[in-house]
Amino acid sequence: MSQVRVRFAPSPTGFFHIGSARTALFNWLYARHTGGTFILRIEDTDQARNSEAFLNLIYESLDWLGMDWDEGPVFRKNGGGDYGPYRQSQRGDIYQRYKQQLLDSGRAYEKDGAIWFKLLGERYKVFDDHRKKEVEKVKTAPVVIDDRIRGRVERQEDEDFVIFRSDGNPVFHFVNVVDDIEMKVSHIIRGEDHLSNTSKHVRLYEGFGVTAPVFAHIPLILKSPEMGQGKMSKRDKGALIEEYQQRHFLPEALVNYLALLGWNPGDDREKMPIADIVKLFDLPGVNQSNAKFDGKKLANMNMVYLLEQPADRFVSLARDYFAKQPTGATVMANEAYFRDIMLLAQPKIKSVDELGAYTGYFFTDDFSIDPKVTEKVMAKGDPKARLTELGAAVPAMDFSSDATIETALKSLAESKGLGFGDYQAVARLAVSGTNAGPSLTSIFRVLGKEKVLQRLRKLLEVS
RNA sequence: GCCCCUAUCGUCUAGCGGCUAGGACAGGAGAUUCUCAUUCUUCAAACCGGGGUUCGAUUCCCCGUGGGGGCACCA
Repeated sequence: MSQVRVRFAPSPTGFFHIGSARTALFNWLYARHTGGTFILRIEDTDQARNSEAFLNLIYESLDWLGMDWDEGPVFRKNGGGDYGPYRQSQRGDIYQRYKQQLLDSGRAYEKDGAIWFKLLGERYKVFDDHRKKEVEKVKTAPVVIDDRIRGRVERQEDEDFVIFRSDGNPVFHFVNVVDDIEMKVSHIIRGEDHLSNTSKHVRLYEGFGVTAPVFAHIPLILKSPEMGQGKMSKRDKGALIEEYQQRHFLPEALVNYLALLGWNPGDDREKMPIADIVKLFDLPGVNQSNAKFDGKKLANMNMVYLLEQPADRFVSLARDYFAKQPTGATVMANEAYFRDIMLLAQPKIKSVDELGAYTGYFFTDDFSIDPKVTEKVMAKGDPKARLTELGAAVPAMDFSSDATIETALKSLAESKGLGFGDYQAVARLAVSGTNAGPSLTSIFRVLGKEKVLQRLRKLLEVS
C-alpha cells in the first residue's frame, strides 16, 4: 500500500474557525492513524485579502491544538519537506509549467485574455437562467467520484472553465490540483462544500494525465438552533478558535469535541485521549450528514477534562490565565498561597476563566458582597449572634488543618445546641461575600485567623 | 432555476431486516455534601411523509418534503 499523504490547505484571509480546525483535525488524524504525512499548504493567492497576521494565526492555532505538520512552512518544530515551497504565492513558476503543458496538449486555450480549460465532447449553446445569458456547453461523460465517505457520486461537468484569470493569476481549482499532484497528495479530505467542485478537479487530473487522489468529503458544521440557520460562519458566536484560546479552554477538550462532530468511535465512548482517537479514527467512520455546533456540550467536555488535570498542570493553566488578568501580579505574588487556592478551586469550577471571580476574595480584602446572598442569609435564624459567637471562638481554634477547624466549628455549634449549617452560611458570606465556594474550613485555613476575624467583624458592623 | 449531498430525542449520535430504539449534552425531579459545583438515582424526549420490496422495515429502493452545499476571470 502506498504512503498516505494528506494536506490541510487554508487561506490566510480571516480568523481561524471551528470548521477549518475540524477539517485540519480529520486530515491530521488520518495521517497519524495511517502513519502517513500531514502537509500544511498555505493558499495565499488572494493578495488583496491575505494578511501575515492571519497566517500566523493559522500556525498558532494548529500548534495550540496539537496538530503538528510534517511538511509545510516552518514554524517552531513544524514544517520543512521536499515538495515546497508550501505557500502558493511562491509557486508561480510551477503553475506556469503546468499551464504550458495544457496549452501544448490542446487542453487549454486563451479567450478574452484568460486561459480556459477545454472539455472534450460535442459543443452546443444553451440559455442559462441562473446567469441570465447564453453559454456554451459540452456533451461529456459524467464524472464519477468514488468518495470514501459519500460513496459513488456522479456529476456532469459540462462547461469549459477559467484556470488563469486575465490578470495572469491562476484560479483556485487549478492551483489546488497542481499542488496536490506536485505534493503527491494521496487523499483529499475536505468539506462537503467542495463536493460540487470535485468534478472540475477530476477533469483537470485527467487533463494532466494523472490518476486523481482518493476523495473524502466530510460533513459541514452548522449553526446551533439558537444561532439560526445554515453553516457556521466566522461571525457566529463560538466560531473562532482564538476565542477558546482566550477563554483558556483546554485544547485537548476542544479537539476531543471536534473529533466527535461528524465521527464517533463506534461505541458509546466520548471522552477519550487523543492517542485513542488516532487509533480508532478512519474515513468509513465519518458521518455523511452535517452536524450542528453545541457550545454547551463543548463546555461540558472542557469541564470534564479540567476536573482530571494533575495538580501541576492545573496550576500552570491557572498561571497562564492570571498572567493575562490585571490583578495577575498580585494574585501570583505568593506561589505557595496561589497554588493552595487554585487547587481548592479546581474541582469546583467549570472553566479556567471563572478562576478570577471564583477566588478573588482570597487576594484582596476589598471583595464585593453579593446583596442577594446577603439578603437570603441574613433572613434566616439569628446570623448576627452566630457571627458574634464565631468571633469569640476563632482565636482559640486550632487552624493547623481543615480537620482541626472542622472539629472546632462543630464543637462550637454543639455547645450552642446548633448545627454546623447554622454557622456555615453566614461565616461564608463574611469571609467570601458569596454562597458558592470551596469548603468553609479550607477557606478559614488558607485565609488564616487574623483575616477571618477581621472579616467576621466587618460583616457584623455593616449588617 | 439547475446540479450534488443529506434525514433517529432540542443537540451530538448508536443501530447496519426482527431491539422495551441505546448512550451523551442540555432540561425536570430526587439523594449525598458545611454552601456551590461535582457525583449518584430518576423522569421526559426521536425513527419527516407517502409508496414499494419483504413473512417482517428505523434499516433496502422510489417519490415528495425538510436541511445543507454548489452553480464566478472568490478560495
